[in-house]
Amino acid sequence: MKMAGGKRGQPVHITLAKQLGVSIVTGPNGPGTVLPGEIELAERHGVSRSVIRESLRMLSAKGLVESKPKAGTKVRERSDWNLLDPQLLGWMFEGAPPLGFVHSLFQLRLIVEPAAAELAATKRSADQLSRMGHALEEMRLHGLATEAGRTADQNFHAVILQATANELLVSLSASIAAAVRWTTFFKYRGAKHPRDPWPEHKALFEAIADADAVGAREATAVLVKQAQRDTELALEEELRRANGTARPTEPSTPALTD
Amino acid sequence: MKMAGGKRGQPVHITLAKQLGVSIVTGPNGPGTVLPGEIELAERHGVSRSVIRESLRMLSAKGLVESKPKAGTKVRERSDWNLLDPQLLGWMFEGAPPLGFVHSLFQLRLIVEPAAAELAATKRSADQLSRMGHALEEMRLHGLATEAGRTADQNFHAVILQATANELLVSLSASIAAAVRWTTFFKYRGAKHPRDPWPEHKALFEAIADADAVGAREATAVLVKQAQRDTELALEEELRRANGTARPTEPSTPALTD
DNA sequence: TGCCGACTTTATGTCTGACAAGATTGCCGC
DNA sequence: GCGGCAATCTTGTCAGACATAAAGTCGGCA
Repeated sequence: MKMAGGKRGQPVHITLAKQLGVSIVTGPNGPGTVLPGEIELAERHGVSRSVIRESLRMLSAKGLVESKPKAGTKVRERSDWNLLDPQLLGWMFEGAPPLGFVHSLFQLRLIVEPAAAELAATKRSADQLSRMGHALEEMRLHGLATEAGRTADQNFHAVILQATANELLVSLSASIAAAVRWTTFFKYRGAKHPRDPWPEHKALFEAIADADAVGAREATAVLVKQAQRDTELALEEELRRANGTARPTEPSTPALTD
Repeated sequence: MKMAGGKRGQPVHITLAKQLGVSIVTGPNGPGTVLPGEIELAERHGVSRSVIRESLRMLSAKGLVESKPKAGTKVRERSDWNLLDPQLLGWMFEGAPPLGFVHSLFQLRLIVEPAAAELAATKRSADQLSRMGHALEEMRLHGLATEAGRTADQNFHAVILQATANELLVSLSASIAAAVRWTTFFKYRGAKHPRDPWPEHKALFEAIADADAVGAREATAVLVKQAQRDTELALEEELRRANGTARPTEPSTPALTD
């Protein structure tokens, strides 16, 4: 046997958990359905029951499934899912990007990030300010079309969140960032590239540097709204153009329950 | 062997995951430490390696630990933890309630809940309005000192969140609610009971009923601030009074790494 | 002496096979 | 027809074994 083959060198239970997870969050195995027994799953994927069980434990830790003797492993209600889990958010974008979900995401960003910026404007340290400045300069040099530029962008926002000195905000934004990575991915695949948000980033930086809480809040709001507009435009176009073509990102996760 | 004994009838890997998780988030096994090998953990807890492994998979799914061959299982950095996981939040309050953490929690509530109320004020349906009204009446009847009253309170806020029609907000608030349950627990153990927040709840309800977005936002802000004041007061007193006494809630989780 | 490469060690990763426990289901008896 | 009991199926747990990969060590070479 040994079909193994998983992703890179990752342990099989990780890749399997991802497969099962994706098949749950993207539709095929929606809430309420009970997935096949462990032995059946095991032989269907060519692995031992141990691996299946460890994968299921990971899913249950994220609130996706629930196992009971004799009853099998049932997919829990969507409201029980731990949607803010970074991995889960990533799985969400494996299939077709759910439009309503993207809207929810930006709504949440619009709530959290301006408030965070406001906090950061008053609490930021000199060191954090310096790191933000560096990231900003990197963004200007590379532009958001390059990998380096996007990394700098993420760093920029990550430092802001750290400056809030609020663990929960940091954790929340880490989850959001995981999802945002995917949305920007779509954004920059659109036909016409969105305009460069660098001036807005600069404005935000200056507001934080000046300890201008209100200014920081508003600058962030502008920034997020702009990203939202660009992303939703790109998404609509994406759907309009390729209206049945699969996304050419990762050929894995082929809907396991045939 | 068979020390089993876990909690109620729960599977052993669940109770073990909780034990290990608590020992990680409340101090004993902080970030950076590598916990004992699986075989040692297994015989120390009187269970098989399978159970240990399944527990560890649950912890790794929450970002708490990271396992690599030969390197062992290492506790990850606090920033990698999935702090918004409801279970994790619960584990957080198993030890002494961390003051800074509680502050972060209320800061987050103060950001999210008023914004959510604002959304809910414009999007709520008639049915949701009716359920909120019912919960409000229940609160008035039983008061927040009783179990029924607190349940009604939670329902009230849950419906508001549902009314936002934003999955992510619902999920986020579910996590927050899990933590809030613990903070209210402390609040009502304090010497002098806090004043009854019913009038503020009524004001919030009326604002939402009137589709008054700004009013709903402000009413919620008042409500959260009041809860914050009461909770932090109760916490300080709690610490001042019993200054070394263990909390008489759950005698389990006795710091496994001796 | 200092660095690089092969080897040993060791803990996780995976497999196999088995038994226990519990809930669901259906059957049997009242 | 209904309720209780038993068969049965699935998860839960155990035991032992081998594979694998990475950390640490040791030796050789420049």
